[in-house]
Amino acid sequence: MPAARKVQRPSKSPPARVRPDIVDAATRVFSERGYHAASMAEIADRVGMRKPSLYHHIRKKEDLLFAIHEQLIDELIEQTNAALEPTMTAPEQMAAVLRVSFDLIARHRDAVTVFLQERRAVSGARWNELVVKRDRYEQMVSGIIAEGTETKAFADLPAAIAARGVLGMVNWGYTWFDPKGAMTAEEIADVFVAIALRGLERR
Amino acid sequence: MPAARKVQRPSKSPPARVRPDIVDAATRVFSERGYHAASMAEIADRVGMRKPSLYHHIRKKEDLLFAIHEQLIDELIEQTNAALEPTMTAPEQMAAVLRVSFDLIARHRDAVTVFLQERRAVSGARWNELVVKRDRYEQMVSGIIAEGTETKAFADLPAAIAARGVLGMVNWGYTWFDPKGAMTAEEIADVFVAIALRGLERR
Amino acid sequence: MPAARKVQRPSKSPPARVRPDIVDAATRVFSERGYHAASMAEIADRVGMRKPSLYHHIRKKEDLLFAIHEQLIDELIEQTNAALEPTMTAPEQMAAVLRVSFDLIARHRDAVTVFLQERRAVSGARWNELVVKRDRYEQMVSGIIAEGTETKAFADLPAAIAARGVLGMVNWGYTWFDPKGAMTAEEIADVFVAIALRGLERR
Amino acid sequence: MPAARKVQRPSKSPPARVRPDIVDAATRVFSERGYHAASMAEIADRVGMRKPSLYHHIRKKEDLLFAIHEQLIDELIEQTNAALEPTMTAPEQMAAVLRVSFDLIARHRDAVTVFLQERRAVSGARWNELVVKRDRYEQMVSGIIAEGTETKAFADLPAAIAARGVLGMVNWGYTWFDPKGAMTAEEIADVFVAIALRGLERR
DNA sequence: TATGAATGAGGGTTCATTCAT
DNA sequence: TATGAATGAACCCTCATTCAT
Repeated sequence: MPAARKVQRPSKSPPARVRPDIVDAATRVFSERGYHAASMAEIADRVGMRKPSLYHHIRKKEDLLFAIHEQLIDELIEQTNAALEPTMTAPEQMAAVLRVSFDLIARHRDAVTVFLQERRAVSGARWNELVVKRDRYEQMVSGIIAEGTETKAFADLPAAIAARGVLGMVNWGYTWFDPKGAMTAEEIADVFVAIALRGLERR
Repeated sequence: MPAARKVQRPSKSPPARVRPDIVDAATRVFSERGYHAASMAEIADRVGMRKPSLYHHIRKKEDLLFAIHEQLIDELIEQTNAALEPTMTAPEQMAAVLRVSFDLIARHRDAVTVFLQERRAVSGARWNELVVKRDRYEQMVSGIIAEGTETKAFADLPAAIAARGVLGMVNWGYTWFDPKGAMTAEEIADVFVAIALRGLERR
Repeated sequence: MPAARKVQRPSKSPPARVRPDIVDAATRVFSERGYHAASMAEIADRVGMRKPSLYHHIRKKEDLLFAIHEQLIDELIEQTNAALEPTMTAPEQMAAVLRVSFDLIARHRDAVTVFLQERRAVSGARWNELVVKRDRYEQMVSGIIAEGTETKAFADLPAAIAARGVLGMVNWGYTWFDPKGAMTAEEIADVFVAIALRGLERR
Repeated sequence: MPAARKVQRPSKSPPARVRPDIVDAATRVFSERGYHAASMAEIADRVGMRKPSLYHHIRKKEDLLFAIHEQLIDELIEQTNAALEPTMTAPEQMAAVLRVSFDLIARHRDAVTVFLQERRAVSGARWNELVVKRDRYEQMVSGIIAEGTETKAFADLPAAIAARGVLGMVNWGYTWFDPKGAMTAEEIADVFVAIALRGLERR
């Protein structure tokens, strides 16, 4: 039932969206300085307002971090779901997952940087939902590998570890990908897909 | 001349080492909280001294960050050099590099976390030497792939990208490796070596 | 051309003035304790706010020192210019200069104390303008003496040294002038003017 | 009884002298930075020892300030006494006093700077003796003027104010005297003596 | 006498957040 | 919605001084 592999959407209605330009500014500042080193004043500055005005749109600095995480993980899940077809083989699914993931890194590098760098700050009741989505996503990737192993497409490998390996290969891109570099995001994704699939496939 | 691949050691004599227990405490606190969120008070606490006493051993908070980076990159280079033999083939060298790298992550996870998370803070004249070492290391890995491609051991892949991929696969371990987990560091390294080599090798 | 003797006004528009009560409090505290020994907490206390609130009005402690210097030198120059008439003889001009100067000491003793005691702290690009004004003022006094010498009103004396002498006589007042003392500021100024003019004049 | 004008020596035996090189270093550092901004570390540095070692020679930072003041006022009094002869007229005595004073400024400019700048720090029981000496010195100068007025050598002037005026003229020299300047200390003293005497003398 | 280590006290400054306007 | 003013908490760091060696 590959359809079951699609990551489930949350049922609750979404919380009021924070003004996009504010989230964008926060994303850039958090990415450049790190969440703790970033100051509300600099975020306000980039939005073109004064520091206290931000508090008409959010309640706490952490709200911004939350919004960034939420938007990113939601887009990741959405795009991934859109790319996965029930008829695909495990290698095909794996290729799709990696392509979507790297594409997201390329298109939202700042948000991904925040997402991957600031996991430390992510804790407490409010974040549970996000952590659940993140874990579910990883399990889905893990599931693809397990299925590939079952169908003899992939070699016998511990699925969870292998999943983390291929995700790490892609995720790490946030530290070095340069949109002005010699290779486009798609070309790089091709390389990673090639390495990952050959690395996983049974010979 | 594979010997030339060994990363060169710096010629200057090393600066006075900071007291190891202080660096250790800082490593743990920086890893847990992040450099900026970490407070000198907490580091002092863990060492068992009062906050100002730290300043007999360092001049600035940044010194601790520097010491952590320096020790880690130096150990990475040293261990890597020790593991590489001129007689090894490219795949053998790649395997050695990945094993050393993952071993370091497993043994010094906190330090690696600081090293990989806090690159933002790493800038300014003083850090140049470290950045050079880091780049040189990456180029060495890149060089192994290029050599493997020349000797037809590896498939035709852009070496720099492929190098970042396999390094990312391993580096990412700092976010999830659990020394108390089901698999040992060596077992995990075996999986990654298998995936990486098969992924790179020409079929 | 005695008109040329008037000290030139700066052309640039003045920077935003710091709240006067804050500058006043700082003036008193700096005067009583010295700039370095003075604490921002005490200044805040006297203004009736908490320490961090000060930083809504200034950026650094030094800003307060700068504001004090600037206001004082500007008032000195303004008052001096107002007192000098092109038709005055050199002795008349010298008398006017000394009276204005001692009057300023009497009216703004704390500010003058800071101005004369904390020259050490006065350095760096930002202070250049002030140093220029100070020097220009001294040169003007020197010029009066030189003119008096030319017109045979004053004896043959090295103008720069003589100027420093009479200015010292007056300036030194900041160390001992007591507004509650037996003599008023004007009476004291009379004495100094008498001594200075007779000391300078050709017999 | 002009002999009575000589400033009396203290009767108590002097306290143990602080090592001269330490006092010298403190003098320079206090003069350059100001007492409060000066650090014991810098003083120790210039002496060629470490900070805690200083405390084998003094008990508190203030001891250094005290020693500087004491040595200077003692030398001032000693030299002044040596220069005053009972047979001198008031103008001659005034000339001698001013010459000695300016000579001291020229020879010990750093110490004089500390002496004149750091009066604020001078308070408390221990300093009484010094304050007494300082006051006595001023009264002596005042007395010379009073005597000159009585003998009709000087004009009718309030002696205390006139004394502060001529002392200010000379003292102020610590702010601008340059041993490498165009005029020697003696030449400058000549100018000041000329101005002061003509300024005071009855015409 | 000299010093490495330590520390209490305090410094200036930053910052997320609140609130009255 | 916007913001000037304010502030509690906390920060990194300095320093005079003490003490064991």
